[in-house]
Amino acid sequence: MVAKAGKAAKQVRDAEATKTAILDAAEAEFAQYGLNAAKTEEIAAKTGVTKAMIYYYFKSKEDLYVAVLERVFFGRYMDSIQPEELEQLPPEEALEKLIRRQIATDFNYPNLGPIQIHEALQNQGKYYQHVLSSDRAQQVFGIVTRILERGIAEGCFRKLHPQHTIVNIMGACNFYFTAYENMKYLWQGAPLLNPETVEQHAQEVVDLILAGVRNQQTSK
Amino acid sequence: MVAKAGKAAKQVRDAEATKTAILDAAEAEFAQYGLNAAKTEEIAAKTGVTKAMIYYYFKSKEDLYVAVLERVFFGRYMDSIQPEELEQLPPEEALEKLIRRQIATDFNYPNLGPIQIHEALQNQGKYYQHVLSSDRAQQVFGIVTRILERGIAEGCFRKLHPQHTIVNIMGACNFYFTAYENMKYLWQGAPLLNPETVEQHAQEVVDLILAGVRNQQTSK
DNA sequence: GTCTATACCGCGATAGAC
DNA sequence: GTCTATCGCGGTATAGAC
Repeated sequence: MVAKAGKAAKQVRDAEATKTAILDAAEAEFAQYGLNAAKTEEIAAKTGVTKAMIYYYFKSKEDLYVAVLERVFFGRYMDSIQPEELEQLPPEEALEKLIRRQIATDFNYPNLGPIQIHEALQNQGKYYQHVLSSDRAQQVFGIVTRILERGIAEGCFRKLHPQHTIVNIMGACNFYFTAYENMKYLWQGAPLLNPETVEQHAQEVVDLILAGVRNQQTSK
Repeated sequence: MVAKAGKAAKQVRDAEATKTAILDAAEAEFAQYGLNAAKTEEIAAKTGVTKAMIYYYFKSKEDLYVAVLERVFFGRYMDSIQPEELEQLPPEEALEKLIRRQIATDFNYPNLGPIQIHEALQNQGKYYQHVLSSDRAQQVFGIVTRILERGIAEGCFRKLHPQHTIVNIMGACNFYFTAYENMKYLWQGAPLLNPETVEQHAQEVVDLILAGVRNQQTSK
């Protein structure tokens, strides 16, 4: 409600604010429906500005979608994973931190996972390609891969396939959130998406994965 | 091309065949787009019959969707998991079989996972509720839970939370397929969805999960 | 049981006033 | 920079002939 930098409370004609509002609303809409089923009319309604504004700032629904995709990955995801920080840690500690940050990200930015999944299913990653092929994405993927490789080399992790293992870990972290709305009917009222249960989820994944990758042979 | 039971090659007016053809096409369409973005026109085009037929056999897009959901779960999924068979096996063996069957199912019925995920994200499980609340679904979920509980009781599995663990295992199995279309840009041309790589995926998950749940203490 | 034709409207996108 | 009005396509669903 409080406008920034001393301007009037109800800001009219603040380009940056309007653009951000549209991006926020679009992010939520695309997360629920994906590119194809999302409606610009809904986005406008959630934003509070009119539909025409969407086409003023972004020239098409498709362009708006790409803008959301980029902001979600380079902004939200990279910011909260902070992969460089993990590079210096011992492999086990780095892996645990990675898992906890991944789950915290899914919890704090619930739009992230759904947007990525819709993109994969509906568009076969077509609009995500340039993001994931970017130097930055490749670099981050490399850092995570190297955590596992280092662990194997140092003997604390067993011989495993790093890329498969990363995907499987991501799956264990994400599926809880992705499938939650179905799962609630199987768990019958048991868990919520409250911080305590999510923390329990994080702990279960950490225990499962760390035990799963640890090298049990004391002799090598 | 060969018509069943000695009828003419190009069958006109075979109610069952038409209905099945519509369900098959609808399943593929809903798997890619989910309920909201799926188009009955596309389904009709894939089927070869006209749009009007869809509304003759199923009275609305929504009803067709529910029919697909039920067929996918009670038909495809239950048939290929065969949970009762696992109940008699030792826990470790039962868990490995469950994982391998889950992955085989995802591979052989690529529509299954996507349909369930779209349902969770787009409709919050609204149309899936009656399926997952059914006695049959609850029973199966119970069987799988009991595999883990038995393993803990017998001392071959460590103390873990069965429900969380099931979700995390499912995640490790499914995410590979769900996110494949995005992942291919990270793995840069490496793996395909060919049987060999999928078998490798299955082996990696089995190794990861079995090591992850195994009780390491020899003394109790 | 299958088709053609069409009613109806929701939604992406634009024009143009303010 | 924001709004109102509107165009036109495409998608759900139905009527009715064969």
